[in-house]
Amino acid sequence: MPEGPSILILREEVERFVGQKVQRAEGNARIDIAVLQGRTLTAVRSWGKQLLLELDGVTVRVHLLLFGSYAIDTRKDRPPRLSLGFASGEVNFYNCSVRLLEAPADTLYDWRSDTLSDQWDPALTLARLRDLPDMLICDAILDQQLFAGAGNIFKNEVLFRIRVHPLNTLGALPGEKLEELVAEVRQYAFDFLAWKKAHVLKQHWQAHRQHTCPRCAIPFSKAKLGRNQRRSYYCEHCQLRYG
DNA sequence: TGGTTTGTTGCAGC
DNA sequence: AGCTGCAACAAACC
Repeated sequence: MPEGPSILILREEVERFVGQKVQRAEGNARIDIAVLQGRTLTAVRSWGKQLLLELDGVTVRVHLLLFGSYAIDTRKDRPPRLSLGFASGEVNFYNCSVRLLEAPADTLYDWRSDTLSDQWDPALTLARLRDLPDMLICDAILDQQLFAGAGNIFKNEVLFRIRVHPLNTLGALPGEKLEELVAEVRQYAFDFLAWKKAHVLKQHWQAHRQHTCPRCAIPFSKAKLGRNQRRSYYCEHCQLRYG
């Protein structure tokens, strides 16, 4: 499920419960779930891959990680991590990380680095990238402090779009390539969102999980690269190395 | 069929 | 003390 645009879709679906009271709260999350009972859902926000449910001053953070899922007005055949029942329906979360924020969300999250936020700040992101010359570009795209909401699909698709090899360091890239990177992550976030809503995301993958380069038709390279050894799909011919 | 994976945390070991 | 690397989580998909 869980790159940023998928979480934005989830947020839009849960927003229909805003203004309603939690009539029933249960689940196996390791938080004090009883605290949520009777509170009104005042806002649903998101930062990157995190969903934030604001309930009368208490904020629940839901992160679907790699395997998490949810169901609205239906249930899955397993116990929910968190289930919230409202007058008009219910939302159920499974196999996810659930925590209560220790401080107001505005003090914990920098909305300027959320790739889907109205407050997205490309100039700030560019400045941050310039301060990290030794970081691999394949790691930079996955870094949530830089590009909140970007994930492995973003990484593969954006690097293919801007024709940059994943093993370049940020410092090796020409200035205009860094600018292109920032612009294309933002652009792909909205492409992803639109395609996901239309249920056509996968058919638009040009690199991720692909076997052949659509530009030059040679086989893609497939390797686990970078700090987290995440899978990369890339074209050794079309995606350039600098420096 | 079974290996892989849209991700992150926490902790052991150094 | 601060780092690194790996287990854990746990299920749909190809």
